[in-house]
Amino acid sequence: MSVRLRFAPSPTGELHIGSVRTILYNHLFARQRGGRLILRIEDTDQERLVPGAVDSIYAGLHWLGITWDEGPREGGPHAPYVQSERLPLYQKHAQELVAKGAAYYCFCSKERLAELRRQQEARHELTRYDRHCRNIPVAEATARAKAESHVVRLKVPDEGTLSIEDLVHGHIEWQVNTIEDQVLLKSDGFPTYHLAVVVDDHVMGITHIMRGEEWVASVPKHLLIYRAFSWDIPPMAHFPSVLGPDGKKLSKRHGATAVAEFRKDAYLPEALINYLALVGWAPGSEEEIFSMDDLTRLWKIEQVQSSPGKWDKERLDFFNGVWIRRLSVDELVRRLEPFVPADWDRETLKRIVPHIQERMKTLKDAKDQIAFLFTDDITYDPKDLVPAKRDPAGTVEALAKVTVHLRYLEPFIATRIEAALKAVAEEMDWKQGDVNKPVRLAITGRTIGPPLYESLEVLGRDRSLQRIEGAMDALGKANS
RNA sequence: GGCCCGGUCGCCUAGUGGACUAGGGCGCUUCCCUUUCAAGGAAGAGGUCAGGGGUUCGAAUCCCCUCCGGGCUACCA
Repeated sequence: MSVRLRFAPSPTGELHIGSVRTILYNHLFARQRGGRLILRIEDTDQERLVPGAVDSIYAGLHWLGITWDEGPREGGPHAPYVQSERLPLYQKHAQELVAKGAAYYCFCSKERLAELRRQQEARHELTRYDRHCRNIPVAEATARAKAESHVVRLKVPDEGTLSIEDLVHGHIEWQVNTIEDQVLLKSDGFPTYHLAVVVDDHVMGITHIMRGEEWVASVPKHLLIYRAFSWDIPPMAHFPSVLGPDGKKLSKRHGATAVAEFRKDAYLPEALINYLALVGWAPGSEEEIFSMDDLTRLWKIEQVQSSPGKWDKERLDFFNGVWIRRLSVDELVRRLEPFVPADWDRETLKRIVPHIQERMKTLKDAKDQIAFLFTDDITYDPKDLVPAKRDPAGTVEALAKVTVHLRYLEPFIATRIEAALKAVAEEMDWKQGDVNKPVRLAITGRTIGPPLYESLEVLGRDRSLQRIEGAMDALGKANS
């Protein structure tokens, strides 16, 4: 039988980078076994819904190259894939649980619950539901439930132990008496997470449950529900969290956390996937540059770490650089599109890109490095034209020689330009760097940038000469 | 507080009783290359494997205790 996995985000905001890692692992597991992947929207908390969240989940996942087979917009044999559209299913199952004696109606008001909690806290007791409604006779409770506001609660047995063999953590065990009579169906008729996951995972034929570690604590409640329905319990894997650099929950304080932000910040999806896969998993070999296909082939759930990892932006940046360098020039130009002004000439862009490819950490870095080709507004302090231990007059002389050599150079290409500037250095008896420094500043307005000779070539003879002469003027004035 | 999960260089990690004088990558330092910056190459610093007890001829690897960190403890997911 082929595997069926699901990822089940809540539409409560932007897609978090930590959830992406979980989704990635689900994806890899399903894909490497030729299984099916299901996207299910868990929107059972009506108060936390954020408009547009589903759109951003779709956008983020598509951008990352994560694919799935069944979902709200794709449809599938178990539609609908949005929990708020499946309410009758959960209500029916809640009633069944009551009928089986595995759950009960509870009529306690929120006020009573709050007061109960307050008293328990005052007495330093465990704060949990006191089972006040647990022993109302079923007939009476059923009758009241028709007219009164109520919830359905799980009837947790008094004793016993529950356990799973987690795919990443191994054996985990709980004493049943540490578990609360959890609400399963809320008074608004919506299920809580606990009821909804169990019902949907079963009904949708999910064969492996893989989710974040924050869910382990609720596993025993789920186990009780499975047991009450006599359903098979799928194997589970709980992936460790991705924490902030300080060991706390990864949040906005630590920088970007939403997939959309990384896209906006000019990261490559390949890099993000590669980096993320390696937080919590390692292949055991010394390779670490992996595409989605590589990962699908190599990733093994047995190798997933059980300890949490920390977010390391420096390392992400490194992977981003690696993936930028792997792109073809044409592809790089395409990826640069959103990060470069629309009116910049694409032919020029294409000519300079090979020379900045290995100088970028993110796609955003390109713009500043090559702006000099697309504007004639170059500014700098003329004093900076003069190399260390040289003087303004000498610098003017050197620049003059440069203009002489470049004026009739044919063809005006990098190799010839290089020879010309070398000749100048020789004539001046200067280090090459001393000749190149003022030229670079003159034509780019910056002290660092793409290789000089190629920069001059792409800039073209006329604009190059103009700028160098401009520099000579500026120096002359500053000097007189 | 209770219940769970975890703890190998600053960070990601390899390691599953002997090849470990604990390996790789990021970051850092130095050097080489060199027209700047990168990229690339080379070298280096950095770890009492959280601490303490065991078990064993032998432990990062198995057991116990302690400490530290994280998650959960809602009519949130």
